[in-house]
Order: sequence, then structure tokens, then C-alpha cells
Amino acid sequence: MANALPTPKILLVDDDPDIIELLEYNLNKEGFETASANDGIQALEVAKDFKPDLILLDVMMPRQDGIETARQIRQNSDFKDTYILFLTARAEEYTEVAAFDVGADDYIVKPIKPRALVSRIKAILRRDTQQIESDSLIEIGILTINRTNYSVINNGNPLVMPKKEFELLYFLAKHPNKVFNRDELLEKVWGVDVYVVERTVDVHIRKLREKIPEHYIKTLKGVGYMFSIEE
Amino acid sequence: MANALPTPKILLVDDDPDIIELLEYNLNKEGFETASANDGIQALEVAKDFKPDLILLDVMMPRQDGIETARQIRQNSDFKDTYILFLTARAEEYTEVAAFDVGADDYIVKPIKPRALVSRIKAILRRDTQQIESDSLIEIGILTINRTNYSVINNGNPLVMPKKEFELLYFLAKHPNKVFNRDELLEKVWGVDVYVVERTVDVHIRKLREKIPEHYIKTLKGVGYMFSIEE
DNA sequence: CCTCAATGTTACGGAATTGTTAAATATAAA
DNA sequence: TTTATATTTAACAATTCCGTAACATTGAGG
Repeated sequence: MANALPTPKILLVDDDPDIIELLEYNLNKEGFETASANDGIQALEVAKDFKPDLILLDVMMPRQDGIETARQIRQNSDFKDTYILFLTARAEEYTEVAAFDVGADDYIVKPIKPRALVSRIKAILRRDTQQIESDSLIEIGILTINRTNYSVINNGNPLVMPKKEFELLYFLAKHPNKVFNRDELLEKVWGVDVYVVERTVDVHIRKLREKIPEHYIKTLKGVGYMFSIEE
Repeated sequence: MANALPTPKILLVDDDPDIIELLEYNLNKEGFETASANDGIQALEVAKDFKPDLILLDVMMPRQDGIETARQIRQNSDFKDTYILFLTARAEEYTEVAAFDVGADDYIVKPIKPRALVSRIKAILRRDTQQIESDSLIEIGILTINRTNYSVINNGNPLVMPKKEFELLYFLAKHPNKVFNRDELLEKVWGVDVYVVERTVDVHIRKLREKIPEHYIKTLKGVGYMFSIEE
């Protein structure tokens, strides 16, 4: 994935292991985390642990069909923000009304074209990240930090900076006067599943200080780094 | 035509019978009714009977040029609602002021690309029912991007570009200073149900940068592409 | 004023991303 | 049909970025 947001988690529910494998391969390749279940009953169990952001649900399954499974998932408020997509063999087979009644967000017709699937999943997941990021302008001191165009304007003149530097600055400036140690910064900016040595942070701090007024980023020895416009 | 409106009638005026044939073929295929004339004098006579909705008028013709013909057409109040489009061999040959003075609605540069022509004619005739989109014209930096006729003018000289390139440029220029990653561009420009590999975008970006000032389209590595007139 | 652990700074190599070209495919025109 | 053009894909080149390590400097506690 291109940003430091947590990796989206997708639960795949289908009784055909070949389909599961195909989907997992393609989704993992695109940076999604996946789990799977073979039927609706199992899907509910796995979902409780896995807490997926999106569930791909085959309509036709043994034991319990997708529609009923979706209904039960929707009853659990833990999954109120979870997207549900149905997989269906043919368009006619899909009873649209019933599916949307139980809160389906979309449906996908087999045979599955992996690229199309990935594209649609990305589009769906993008809808909520866009809203989160919509309020993304920070004005602090002489800096204007704008996440929509990754620009930093320093006293009128625009700065370009690489992505990691920008993300680090953005995070620090978003929480002014708060100290973060290296571990916290790595987790928040790099992400929980990125493993780099702590002192990588130092190097990025150094580069930031070359570009913005140096005193904006303070070092608290033994504690961490802090953004503050105080001298 | 897909609606119940009467078939739009188009009068073609050109001294070259090959051009007439080309135009008639393509316009008839799209459901337009056509008539033709070989010069300006004849055009006036035919127009009185045919009562076209739109006249395509070659600028350079024997006996009477297009500009003069247009003036005479405009003098007849029967044709006050008739659209007039000029055909001109090269952009420089076209004296814009004179043409618009006599009431031209648009002009088309030869060699004619039938698809583009049909598209523009449809766009013009649509103005009857639909308001012209106010934002269909973008002027940004030295570029003028006009969606009603798919034209891009770069510092005075018109550019032709294929549809996808145009749409990509149009979209980027419509949202200046905002970064879009490849997925977003594919969704917004190619459409939600078109599934091509992400890097197709790169190739189109490359082609755009050959035609417009290169620095207008910025790459933000790991983030996406952005239109910006800043250096 | 020392000590030395913490932080600052620099430079290099590998990894990831993008640029570029060309060939393959699709679409439209003659 | 044939030709031309547009679009997509794939391969390879170029570039940028990031992470690491090595060395330098700082400053708080003694």
C-alpha cells in the first residue's frame, strides 16, 4: 500500500478453495491482509477475531448462504462499518433486493477478473479514507502543511519533500507540543508492520530541519522529538 | 439519435466532393440528416429549402468564401438559430475575429477527424437543451483546455491529442494542486469498470509531458501525479 | 571539566518507484 | 479488406528515496 495507513483487512468467504486461493493471491499482492472461511457459519467466527474492513461473501454456500450470513454480520454492531460485497455466479442469480436489504455494499459477478476485483475493492475502501483526509490542512507558525497536495509552504515559498519526510512532519505538526519517542513515531508514521532501526527517525528529522525553521522540531534528550513553534 | 427530437439537419458546404462524402458518410452514420453545397452561393439556396440546424462551412471556396457566406446567412432571420461552424485547413489560416464577427459558433481544423467532428457537432447541438457547462473551459497557465470541442491551446498554438490523453489532462487541470494516485486517476478518467494496469497512467503522463510544458505535471514519488503551474 | 550515552551528521548501497521505449492489441478510418 | 491511429502492456533504464552504519558532536550528571 502506498501510505502509512493500516493495511486493509479482507475476509474471503467461499466454499471453493480454488476461488479463495485466487483471491488471496491477488489481494495479498496488492498489499491487503486476508483471512478466509469456507461457509457462512465459519465466516462469522473468523470475522470476530479478524475484524475485517471488507467481507467478500459468496452467495451460494453450503450450511448457510451469503444473504443470511450478511444479515447476521450486520446485526453485530462491531461490523457496522464493515463493507460487504457479494460474489455471485451470474447476475440473474443475484436477488438484488434481498442483498441490499441486508446491507450489501456491492456485488461482483463470477467469473472473477482479479484486476477488476482489486480495482473495485480499492475504490470502495478509498471512499472512507478520503473523508478522513479531507480535513488535512495545518497552519502552524510560518508553515502551511497541506495533505491534499503534499505541499509545505514555508513563509510563502513552497517546499518539496519526499513522502516519508512529509508524513513525519505532518504527524508532528498535527500534534504540536507533544513529545514522541522513536518507537511511537515509527508506529504512527512508518506503520505497525514496518521494521526499521530506530535511528532512521533521526535521519529524517535531520532532513526536515534543513527545510523548515530548525527550532520547530525540538529534541528532548532521552525522551523524543516534539514539534513546537516556540523559540 | 437516441431521443425523440427531430433528426438534426446539417448542411455541408465545401468545394471538395471527397470532403463532402466523408462528412456525409460519418454524419449519416450518426443519424444526422445532411445536405450539401459546393460553394457559398449554392449554400444559400440550399439552406432556404433545407433549413439546417447547423452549417459546416469551408472557409476557402470558389465564387464566395465562407466568411462572406456566413454573413449573408446571418442576415436572414430564418437562420438566427442556426449554428455555423467553419472548416479551415490550418489554424493560422483562420481569422478568428472575422469569423466570430459574422456569427460563427465554432471552427474545425482540417484534416478532419470524423470522430472528433461528430463529437463536436453533438456537443454544439446539445447546447439547445443543456446549459453549457460553465467549467468545460479551463484556462490555466499558458493552457486553454476546452472540453466542448476537445481542444487544447498551448501558448496560442492548438494541440491535437487523443481522447484518453485529453481526458487525463482535463481531469488533472480541473483539480490543480491536488495529488491523485494511479488508482484514482484510473477511476476518474478511465472509469470504474475499466481495468487496465496502473502503469498505463505513466505512459499517458509521459505523452502529455511531450506536448505541454513539462513541469505542469508533477510526480510525487510514492504519492501520485499533480497538475500545478508552479515551476 | 570529564565522561559517555544520546543525538547529530554524512555518505553509500539497495530497494522501490517512476521514466521511457517498443512491441502487441484494440479501435477506427480509408 | 488494408492502413493508420490509439491504447495497453511489458521490459528495461534511470532516478529517487530510504535505511543503515560509521563517525562526530552534544550536553547532563557527576
